[in-house]
Amino acid sequence: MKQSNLFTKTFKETPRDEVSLNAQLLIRGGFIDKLGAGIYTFLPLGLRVLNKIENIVREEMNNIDAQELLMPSLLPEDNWQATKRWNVEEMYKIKDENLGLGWTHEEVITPLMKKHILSSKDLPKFVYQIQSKFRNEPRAKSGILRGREFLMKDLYSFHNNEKSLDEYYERVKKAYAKIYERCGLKEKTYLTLAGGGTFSSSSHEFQTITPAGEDIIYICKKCGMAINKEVFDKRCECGGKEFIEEKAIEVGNIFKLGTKYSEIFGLKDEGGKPLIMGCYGIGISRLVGAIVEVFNDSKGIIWPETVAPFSVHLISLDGGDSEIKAKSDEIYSILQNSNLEVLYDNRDDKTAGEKLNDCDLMGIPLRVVVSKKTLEKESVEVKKRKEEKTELVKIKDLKNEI
RNA sequence: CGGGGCAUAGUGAAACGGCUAUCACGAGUCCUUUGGGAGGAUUUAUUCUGAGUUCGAAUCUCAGUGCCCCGACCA
Repeated sequence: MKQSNLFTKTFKETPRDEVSLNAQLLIRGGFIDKLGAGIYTFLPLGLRVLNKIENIVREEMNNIDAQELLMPSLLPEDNWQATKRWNVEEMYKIKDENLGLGWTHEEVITPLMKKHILSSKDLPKFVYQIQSKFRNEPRAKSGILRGREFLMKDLYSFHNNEKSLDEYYERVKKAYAKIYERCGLKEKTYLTLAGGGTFSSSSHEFQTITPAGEDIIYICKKCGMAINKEVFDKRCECGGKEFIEEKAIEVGNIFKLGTKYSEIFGLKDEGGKPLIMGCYGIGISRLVGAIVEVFNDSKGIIWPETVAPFSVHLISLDGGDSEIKAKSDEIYSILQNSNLEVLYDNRDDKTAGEKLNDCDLMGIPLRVVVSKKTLEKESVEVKKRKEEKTELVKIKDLKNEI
């Protein structure tokens, strides 16, 4: 994509009302725009990142036999009265209508499955969606880490025995670990024992270590699993008694729901036994923020390759010279023909400093600079965002070297 | 929801109750520039909304709205 066509601009100064690092960098780089507290637009660059993560999540869900569907966000009151969750403060309600906005979907999926799971032969089943959720946070904060509208993947599983649920729960655990690994967060993300909240007796979270996090976790030195402060009693399941305390942000949560919702909605097997359910969530837009919080330096964002909006940032330092421009265009074609996603800074009215600073701010993993200097050696300069060193690569070798 | 703070151009800031609301960056036009945010000329505002005090309000008072932070809360 030619940067001259990109409608968003970068900003030199941070917005006065954003203290949160993820929001500051994402706004300055032109990835997101704030509309209100906890309400953000994903601009073209930000949307590309969001889509990358969404696709990673989708692939891993499909790998554990989950099927994607899309439920409505607009929800009729009845089912929520049934579960006594109509009057919870998280729920946005539409004035003068018996409708609310979705913040979780047990009330939709459970009655839905009743029409399709008619006997044990239909079990187990796993369904998920990727959808905007609405949650009336008493205090939205930390940029896109805690929004009032956010993108979430929610998966629900249905079983007729505990063993089946336990097996699937373990599969989801592995799939989640894979997702964080693919997002570059493996070293910073811990499986964490957590409280069940209002949903079940116990659950697991995936927590990514960052000072921007809202939770405190204790990582067991012996087994490497973590325990959320809420349920921490100074010893680990493995027997370990030494812990490292860290601040962390919850990037995923898995629950064994049991039969609570299947009982309320009468989702039963042929013997009349209520089905056992599990539910599993990942905040996809929150992941974008968590990644920025983990991967940045004083100049800007440093995207992991798997989620970066583009893989190569090509910068033409042509100084208006038409020959250098032509050569840059040529290199743009070469890179594109190598099936790379290239952002091409072909802007005419920017100084070298502006282009290079924008490049660092946007955080695309690989920078390729074309200038008079490099062309004298029939080369381009290649630099990784996360490294300081640069190297010259001959244009004829470019295809193989990148 | 308790406590605290803030609201002035696209962004960031300045302005004692008093002159035409100032500056930087950005953006537009013209010219000169191009390896780390370059220079000159020129253009760029209903001071969040409503009421009040006053000869006079960006500035003081009241109400509202919005935003940020701490806490409580939190699939």
